[in-house]
Amino acid sequence: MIREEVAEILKTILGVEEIPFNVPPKREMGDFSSAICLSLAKEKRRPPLEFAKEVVETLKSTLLPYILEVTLSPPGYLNFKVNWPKLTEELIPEIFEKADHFGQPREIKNEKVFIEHTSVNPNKAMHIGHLRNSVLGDTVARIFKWLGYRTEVCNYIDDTGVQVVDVVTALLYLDPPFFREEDMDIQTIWEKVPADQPFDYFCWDLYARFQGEVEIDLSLREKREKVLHQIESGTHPVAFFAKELATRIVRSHLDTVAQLSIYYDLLNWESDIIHQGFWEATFDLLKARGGLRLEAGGPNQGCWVVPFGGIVETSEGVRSLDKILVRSNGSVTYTGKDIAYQLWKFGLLDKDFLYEKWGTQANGEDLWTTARDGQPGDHISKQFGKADWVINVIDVRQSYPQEVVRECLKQMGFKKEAERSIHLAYEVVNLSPQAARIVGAEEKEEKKAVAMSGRSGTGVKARDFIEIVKKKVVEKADHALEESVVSALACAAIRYYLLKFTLESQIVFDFDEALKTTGDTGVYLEYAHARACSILRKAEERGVIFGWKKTNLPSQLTETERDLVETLSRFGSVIAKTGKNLRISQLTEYAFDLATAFTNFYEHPDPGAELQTPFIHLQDERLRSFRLSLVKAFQIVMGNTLKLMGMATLERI
RNA sequence: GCGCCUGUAGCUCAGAUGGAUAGAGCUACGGACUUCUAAUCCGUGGGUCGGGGGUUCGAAUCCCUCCAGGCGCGCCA
Repeated sequence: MIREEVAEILKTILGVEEIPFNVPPKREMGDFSSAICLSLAKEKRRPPLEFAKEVVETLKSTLLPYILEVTLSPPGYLNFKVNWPKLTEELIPEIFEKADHFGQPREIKNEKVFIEHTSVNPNKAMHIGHLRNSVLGDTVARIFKWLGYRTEVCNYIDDTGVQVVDVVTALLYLDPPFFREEDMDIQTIWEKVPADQPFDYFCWDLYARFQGEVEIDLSLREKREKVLHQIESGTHPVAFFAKELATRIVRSHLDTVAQLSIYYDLLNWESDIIHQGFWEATFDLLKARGGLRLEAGGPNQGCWVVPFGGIVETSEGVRSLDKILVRSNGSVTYTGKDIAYQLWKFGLLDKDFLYEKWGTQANGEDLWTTARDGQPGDHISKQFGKADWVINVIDVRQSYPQEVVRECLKQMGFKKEAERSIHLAYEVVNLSPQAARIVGAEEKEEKKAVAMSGRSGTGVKARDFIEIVKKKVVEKADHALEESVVSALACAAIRYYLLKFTLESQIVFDFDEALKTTGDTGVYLEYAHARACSILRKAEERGVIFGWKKTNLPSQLTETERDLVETLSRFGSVIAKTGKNLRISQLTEYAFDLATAFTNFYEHPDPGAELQTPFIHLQDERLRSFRLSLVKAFQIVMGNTLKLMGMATLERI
């Protein structure tokens, strides 16, 4: 808030786009500083010190809000001293007044951001790697909503992919009674499913087992091939069976992520993309708008391709870099379908899904789903798709296919949409050797990290992890906790753990690391918030009334008061910045800074003094009132920060 | 072969657009609860920012090169 305003003034004085700020090595020098004159001096061919002197003179004649003094230190840094009491005088009432909306941009953006996340194959239980995706996507959605965008959160369900086919085949043909097409009621197959185990867990094992069996048993491969076609037909009983299976798994996925306060607006089913003829429309569009070519010869003879790099010769022979969208047998590739889907997201396709309500979620919001016999888009209260921005949350391994989709959009002439197609790429979650051992993965060679794999059944299942964290939370508490508090703390711990890494950092999942409840963790944040709530509650119980009064403001703030005020003032710009660069870990970093600033203020409101007096016991009524106001302000801003990260705002722990 | 990412304290990680003396948390050791919540706080210890070159007033950050690790590049999805 202060820096932005100073930046604006400097921009007009210096005529530059960006003003970088940093913190001086010593506080006495200033509260923040800028080296802008140093970098500009070179351009202007002037001695930096002399140039900076001029700038300081100009600044002195300008009215700077909240700035007490501008000084100069060699070789040309501008140092700014903030008038903290003046800033506090403006900031605290603003926080009180705006409360939940403090820091939010005033204007409502008339743009819609479409965020797709989770998108787990509906054939087995989720694992912790999937949770990283969901938590990131959910947090991004919360940030954009906060920033005033319309958002639509969508979970893509690939119900026709090979993964579902495998589990369906396994269920039909691995154990007796086997499926007999002619005379069998499909219900007998469902009766094979054990009742004493969650269905997604059952499928987790079944899928892994099938991978092993299909390697040896050739007849299983034929059966799988048959099942694939039956599912693709859309009308065969097996197709309905597959849809039912996927639906049951999706339900368990939704239940799982709901434990981390993750909800959606829409479920998009791959089968509906196919049935609604999205690809055919896209194919026509591609042909009409160019970029697509039918290969008459070469390695890709008979295929429709998007020219990407032509033919190259490598050590392994001749290869084509062009992207095949339609195979020589006429079938469409995954990328082709993905392009169609991306076009729909932007409303560029003359096709739409049919929709129906799926149900009401625990957050009170309706969840919709695409459906084969649903309502047309213009008959329902919601409008899906037609976004201005599309954010696909997918792990980094999909970077190339995502780049292809973007490139194809560009080649079709949808340049703006291509630019607004954002792939939020994050690194995968692997298991530490210790974690791998615990989940029973057999590794021949000793590796630093073990990849999770649905195929081999290696992974920490999401719900197992949540339960383990809950147990740990209960264990660590020195008093009995309510069930809702346990859940909220587990949610905060897990979300924080998955958010605090930078996107390009691989998480090597380790139980000891992930189960921490002290220090830089979600529990610490919740604790700080609850502590603030307790102070305010206790103050009220004791009849200590306080309110914001300008006259209560001390002429000078203590160090910890000042740090807290400074951190509070940064809130709005941190969120704006995070929305801009999508470096989500900046949000967790800020949350930790804020909680730490408060805790320091709480522990040492008078740094250096022999005795620290609890706020509510202060004799000086004005100081007491002022400090309690700071607690209140913290409680509001910390609450906002927690909500943005999808964490509860616990009032007591 | 081509491309992308990573390498920072014993461990796990922050350090966006180059800035002044590189920061947290965990671990270890030593302290602080009759108190507004000790899941906290204070102190001590801990670093050739993978190696080497370069760019410049200034490099963990930019360029080159080498080393180590991960990932991607299919008429798979």
